[in-house]
Amino acid sequence: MTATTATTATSTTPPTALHTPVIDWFDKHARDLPWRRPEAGAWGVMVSEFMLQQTPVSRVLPVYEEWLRRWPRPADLAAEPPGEAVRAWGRLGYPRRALRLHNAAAAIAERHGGEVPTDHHQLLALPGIGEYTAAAVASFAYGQRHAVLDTNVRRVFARAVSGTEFPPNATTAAERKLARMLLPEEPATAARWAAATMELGALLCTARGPECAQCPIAELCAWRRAGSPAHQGPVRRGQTYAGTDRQVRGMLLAVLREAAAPVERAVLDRVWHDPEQRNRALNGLVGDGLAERLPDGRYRLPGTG
DNA sequence: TACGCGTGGAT
DNA sequence: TATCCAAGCGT
Repeated sequence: MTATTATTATSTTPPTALHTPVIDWFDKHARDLPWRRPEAGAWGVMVSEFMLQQTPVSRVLPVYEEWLRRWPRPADLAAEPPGEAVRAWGRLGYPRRALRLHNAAAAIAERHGGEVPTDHHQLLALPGIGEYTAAAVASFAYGQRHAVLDTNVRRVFARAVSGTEFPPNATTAAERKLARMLLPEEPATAARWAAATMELGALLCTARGPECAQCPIAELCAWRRAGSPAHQGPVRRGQTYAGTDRQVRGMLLAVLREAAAPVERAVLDRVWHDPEQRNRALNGLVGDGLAERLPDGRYRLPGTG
């Protein structure tokens, strides 16, 4: 619990000065995404938020459309075996999200009368919903006033307000405090602000190659005013992927996803040469509930026929 | 707090 | 080709 002096860095700029230019820009340039349309409803917003956790919009779009057509309400998804959710997840990555979304749908069907809860605390209690997603659903689906801090917003605030090229590796108390201070008073405006700052980070204020020439707050941006100094501090360690358990898990699950019937162990054994790592990956999938071992020794997605 | 967890497009 | 990056969560 160190001193959290939220450096506003806006000694010359009141916090509200950013609202109008950012929201006006959003009114003009917001993408027409299906989960932003009124007919998406809270369930559509929630499904999109799960899929967008660490996965780009372009890859989410077709899978989202298929999910909402197939499972238009939480109870529709809950009525299916979890393996169907994993299969329909396709190649979005991080398939545990599919399992958590299925579990969340079951909880909504049982505990919330089939309706996505409006209460932030109840949202947070659902599997797969953390600080960001709870705030996002409450804000985007229900127009509530919450600080929505995703990687885009954090980067926008780091640059525009704090004057650094990138935010810290992990979300800090100072960032949360700053986000709350910047939040417009009116709930509807706050929700608009949340979506607008995310969109600004996604379209212009990107990690690499920000397009400051088109930015509605370039004149106010603390990072630009400081001369766009290069990032200082520890390099963010890149995640190597080749040869990891994650890669092996992905290859195993791809076989199960595409199989119409339970798969022989010998077939799974062909996806990776090292038996130790292969076994560890397969047992990990079973332990996570992403795969199921039948009494005859074959494997399948959980609960699928 | 740091780490494990998929996948594929962009640079 | 290798690295970076993408609307995080749970432990």
